[in-house]
Amino acid sequence: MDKLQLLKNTTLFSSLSPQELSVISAQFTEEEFEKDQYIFTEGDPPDCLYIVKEGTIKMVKHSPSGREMIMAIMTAGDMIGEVAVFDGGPYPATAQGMGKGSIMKLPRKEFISLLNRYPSVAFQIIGDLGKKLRSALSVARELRGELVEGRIAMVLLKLAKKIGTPVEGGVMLTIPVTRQDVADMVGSTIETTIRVISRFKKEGMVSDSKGKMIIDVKKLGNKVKEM
Amino acid sequence: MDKLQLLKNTTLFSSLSPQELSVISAQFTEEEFEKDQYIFTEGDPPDCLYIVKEGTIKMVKHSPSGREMIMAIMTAGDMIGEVAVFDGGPYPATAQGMGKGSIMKLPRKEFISLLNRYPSVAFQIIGDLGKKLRSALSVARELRGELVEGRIAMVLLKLAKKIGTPVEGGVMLTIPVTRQDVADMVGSTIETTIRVISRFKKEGMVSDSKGKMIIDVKKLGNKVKEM
DNA sequence: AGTTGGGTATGACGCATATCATATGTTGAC
DNA sequence: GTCAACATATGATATGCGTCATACCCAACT
Repeated sequence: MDKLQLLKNTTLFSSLSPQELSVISAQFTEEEFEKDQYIFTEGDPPDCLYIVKEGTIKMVKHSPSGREMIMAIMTAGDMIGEVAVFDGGPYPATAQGMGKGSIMKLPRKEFISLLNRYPSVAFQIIGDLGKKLRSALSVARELRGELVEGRIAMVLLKLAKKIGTPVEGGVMLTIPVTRQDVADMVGSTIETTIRVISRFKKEGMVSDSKGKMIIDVKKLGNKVKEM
Repeated sequence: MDKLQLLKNTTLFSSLSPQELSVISAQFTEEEFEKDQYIFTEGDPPDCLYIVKEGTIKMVKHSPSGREMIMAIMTAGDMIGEVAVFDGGPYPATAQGMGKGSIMKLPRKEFISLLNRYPSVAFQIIGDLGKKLRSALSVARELRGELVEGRIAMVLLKLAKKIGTPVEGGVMLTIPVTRQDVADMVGSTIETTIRVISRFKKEGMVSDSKGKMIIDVKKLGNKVKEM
């Protein structure tokens, strides 16, 4: 799949004509990334807008005490860095590869001019930011109050939805996700997370297959409090 | 101060001419609210966009277990409900008055047509959402890891900035903020919050004057870990 | 003056979870 | 095959904070 094809599937450019798209597509450059490689770091000046092409990227913030917190996980078609690129402020989080993959980058200047030329793209950006804001608000709420077990269950279900593929007995995550990763998503420690997931395994809600988790979505769903 | 005057000071409409503004201003209707009154409730269909005119409004989400979490505090000029009004989904949080005040409301239909007529307004919305997203991400980060004392200190400093007015010995909050409110902002309980703030009072960082807190920003700043 | 209600204050206690320590797979490099 | 590096596992202990209980203060109202 080439750049053009991916952009076509992006809601961001859904309203543009094929001709317009191919012009825009030419302005993107492609780049590979490795596991753990930084795409950009929190606080960096916003040079480029990124769109994930292949693979998975985690958005990370660091606490003063040095702990890592995963704010979101991005996959093919997801846009990264638009807030900073738009307002010119520093990137609000660090983007880091969770495995091999590739991204497309568009220089800030081109993005701004794109926005001015096509108001419909601006509308899509509003929709995208709205979604992200909704998600950030719900993350903030989930962190509050509920016990770690419930938060881990919730995160596993989210992962199943975002980076899972159906297999017999549940949904398998397409990339290895360590307990440390999960701990960083729920705001807990690796030991506690291991204990909880071990319990889930005993109860048949989760299993490991060659480093990749298989999640029984139905069973695990019972662990999550509904609203 | 009338509607028009307030809209003029809003960044949202900063690029419009006085004539355009007065047309728009006429589409807003004004409404009073009382302490604890709901403007709208999480999950409601997005009928209107709101702009705070006078007073203070808290944005609240409820956890499954019924606990309250204050996500943000809005004051004069702040826009509320734009995410829902734009994408048509339910309001992501509840808006509730923290005292007497008034808001201006604009029906969703008018807002959408406004957006189509003035692309510059769409740009302002992007900027607004970006700010809110940055803030939501930092709230989510602060909720993890750090101890309650640090989170309370940080919230008090934010309050001082948002709704504070300088007095001798520090910054006084313009409305009464209860320990329960603070607890709901940091994701803790009222008892713990009372204990921590009592300690702050003993250390001369915070004092109470007729129900309104006075915060010694410099002293309290030491309690917050820098990044 | 007495009562009521909302906010603040403080102690006792328990639990969930962090922390520290150590052990056991598992994978890949050489 | 062995070693290194890393992830998972599990126990012992410490502790921050939630929970429950009770008391005090102050303002508003009767």
